[in-house]
Amino acid sequence: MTNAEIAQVFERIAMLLELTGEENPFRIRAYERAVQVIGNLPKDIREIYDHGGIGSLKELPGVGEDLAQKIEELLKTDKLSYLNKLEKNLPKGLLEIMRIEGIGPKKTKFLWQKFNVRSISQLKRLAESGKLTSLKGWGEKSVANILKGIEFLKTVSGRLPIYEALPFAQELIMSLKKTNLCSSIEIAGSLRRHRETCRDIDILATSNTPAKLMDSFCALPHVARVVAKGTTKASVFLHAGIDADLRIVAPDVFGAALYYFTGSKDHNVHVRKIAVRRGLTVSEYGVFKGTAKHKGELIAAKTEKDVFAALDLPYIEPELREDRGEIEAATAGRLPHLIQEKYLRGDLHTHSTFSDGRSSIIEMARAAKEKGHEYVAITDHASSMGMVRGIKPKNIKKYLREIHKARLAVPGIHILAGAEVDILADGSLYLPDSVLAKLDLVVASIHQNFRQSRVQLTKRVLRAIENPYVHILGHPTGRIIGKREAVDLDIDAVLRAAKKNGKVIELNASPVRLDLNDVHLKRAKELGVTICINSDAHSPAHLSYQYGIFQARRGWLEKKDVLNTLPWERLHNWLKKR
DNA sequence: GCCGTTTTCGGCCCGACTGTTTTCAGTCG
Repeated sequence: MTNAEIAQVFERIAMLLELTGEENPFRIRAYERAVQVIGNLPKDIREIYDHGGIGSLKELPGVGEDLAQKIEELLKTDKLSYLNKLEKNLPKGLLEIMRIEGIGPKKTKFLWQKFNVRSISQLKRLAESGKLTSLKGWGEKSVANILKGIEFLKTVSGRLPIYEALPFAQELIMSLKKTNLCSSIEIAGSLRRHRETCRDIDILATSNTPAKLMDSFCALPHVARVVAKGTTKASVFLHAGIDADLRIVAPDVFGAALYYFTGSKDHNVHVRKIAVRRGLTVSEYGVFKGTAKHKGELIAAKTEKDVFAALDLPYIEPELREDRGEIEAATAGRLPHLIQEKYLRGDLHTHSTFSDGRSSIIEMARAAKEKGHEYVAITDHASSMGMVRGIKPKNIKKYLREIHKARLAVPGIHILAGAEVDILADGSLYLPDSVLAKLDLVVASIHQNFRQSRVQLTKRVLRAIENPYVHILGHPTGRIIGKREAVDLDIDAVLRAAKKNGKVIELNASPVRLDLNDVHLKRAKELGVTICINSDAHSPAHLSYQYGIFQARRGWLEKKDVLNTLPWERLHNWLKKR
């Protein structure tokens, strides 16, 4: 059982408890908290358990005696009798019904008990029959919304990757700015935290004419349907297949609102708890003395910096606000100085027409130079897969000659002769050591046999890391966001092996990969493993690092953690030493 | 179900919008 699977079990329990009308809402929250904690855990929970048993499980925040025992049962048996017991009395389809927008546990339970509705299709038939509208509390609109919600569930894939959502959000902001109806306007929510995917676009604005701004927002051509519209908040469904929320606040509370709506939820809850202990109350309207019920004087609201100051905290970058230790770090004055794109001095993973790239080595080198890089490694594929052209033992001399020609043709940038060599099923590399020895830089990556067992895969990657000619492990988990799952790899073991062997782990900045992810990057940093942020560009246009930098910042990385922030001299020395 | 600078009991973050209601429950974030 993986961390994600255990988190899923607890999430199911939380939903089922809501359905059964659990009288203690904090019990449900305890499970939800555990879902977050376990889902964000950089370490394998099984490993924690193997090391220190129940006792070390209980050291996890939000995990006490009961949950520790449940985790133990899951690890030992892959099952949980408590979950089975809960599920026994409730039809499976009820959880699906709860996913419909506007339908929560109370309504789901009511529909089930009163009409024996156990699936979305049954609910659809019932709603269409007209029987619901005659009930107390159920008008025509409620029923129409249920039907709309069902349609929405069918058509929507769920989350949008950041590289699609962010440009789209920026477009919305531009359109709203053009109306001249808002004084300030910013992206908030998970998109401002630069999460790799988002469920909706949150926009925060101030305006002297909020009603007019709301009207303009809901009338934008991007909007397919208005979900909710009030004086301070509106929610619309966009043609792009995602929700967008606009909130309007007074200018003098913009900072408090921006802070609040940037989140994450867990971060906010944590900060509010701390505030309560200090006799303060935090809401989107500011930091106040007193409690929520007996609110006192307003202390701060205008800017985010004011809010942090009022809470006696240094400014915390949006990317860090996930309640993954940033509040403790801020309190202790140990916040990282996050990496920025301008610190990158080169790129150690690019392709050319020698394998599957779309541009020549010379064109790629020129583009990298124009980008301001001091160095670039051309790392064409060396793969056993028939369809991939690329570096073979028999054409290595030709490859090196072409690199040499590029060095003459494009002065002013150091061009490294590299390869992205396949890690074969047994952990050996596609090229023999004698060929690898001729190259300046070797990136080793998995491109086939993704479905091996965790044990096999881990062993395979460790063997590649131990090869003395390998410098960098490329896109370690092989995931393609929204398309291909990450391979089942013991990341902790891989990171420790990298540390031990002085190897570097890649953060592949290709927007569809972002591999390693934020959680694992943070773990790598904790273990002292160096990361390299590479574009994996197959054309000059792909020499882009923005989304990789976002992910790196979410992983707490600083300049010193990243190999390709080194100036050429020092990188050159590092290569020579190896 | 968790947790402790009010520590083994009694708290647990805060507010907006909808649809229906004359004051609120349910849902969402």
